[in-house]
Amino acid sequence: MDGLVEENGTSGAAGSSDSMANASSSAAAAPHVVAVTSIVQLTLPTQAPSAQVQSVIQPNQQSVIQTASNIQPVQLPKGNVILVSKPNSVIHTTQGTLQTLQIKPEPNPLGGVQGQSCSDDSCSDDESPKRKYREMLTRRPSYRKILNDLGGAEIAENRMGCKPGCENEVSLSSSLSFAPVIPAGALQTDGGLHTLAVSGTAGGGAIVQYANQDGQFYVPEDQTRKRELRLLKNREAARECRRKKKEYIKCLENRVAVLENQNKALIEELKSLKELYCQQKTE
DNA sequence: ATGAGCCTTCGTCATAGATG
DNA sequence: CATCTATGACGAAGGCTCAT
Repeated sequence: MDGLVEENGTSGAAGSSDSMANASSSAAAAPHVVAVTSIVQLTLPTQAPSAQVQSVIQPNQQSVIQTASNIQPVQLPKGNVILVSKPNSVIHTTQGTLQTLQIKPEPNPLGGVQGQSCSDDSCSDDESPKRKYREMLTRRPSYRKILNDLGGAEIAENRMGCKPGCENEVSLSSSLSFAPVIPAGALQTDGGLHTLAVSGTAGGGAIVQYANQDGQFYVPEDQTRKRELRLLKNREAARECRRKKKEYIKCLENRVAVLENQNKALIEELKSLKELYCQQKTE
């Protein structure tokens, strides 16, 4: 869904119809794409900064026919381009009368289209490019949140709920407290022992290495156990996160399929209504 | 057979955001 | 505010395909 959205008859358009707009707005960190599966009529004002977008498919409505009162203004994010080739017809079929609509994202600083742009103050500084790039990436909403917005929360919750056999993992997470974070390289005395190094670790803990009087390094057993637990938990979390991501993508794909079918049906309905109208007119 | 290129999966790290 | 959780990024490993 990142990058270019192009409407060509079966899917894609700019944000107006609410159903998919929900999905896209919940991924709102990305300023680039509002992907909506429907046909739109765009009326581009000559001077106004916003475009009028009317969708043929409206949420919770049975009829194809919409009145002009449904027109709603849509603000276009800075830097996006909309190309409209045939702005005047309400009726669009797959025989070439569909409008072309493209939204072009701003390029990602490392080359590809990432869909996430660089905020003003995150691009400054003289840090490493890798670090700067990381900072430029804005965090997207969690899949749980997105699924909630999409109304698929029940599925997510059911899957996320504790299944038989997962109790161990849950109990692992309880009552773990990590050693306080000490600045890397700090030298502390601890009886006859010297802290030689402190390295930061995922989750905010710290691994402290000690040396005994022979100069041999060792890590206290407690620390290694805590680290192992932390890694185990994070491993599980990463698996779960990937599972949710797949589920989310599947959910979006299903949605696309449903909307495409709906779109087809509506086009058919429109066609037959048109024919009926022409028939009555000639009689 | 094999080396290159691509893709997928997994573990880990860093960190934003949530929680108590 | 300290701690925990969720998730993006990254690199390694393994599998697959294709040209040689």
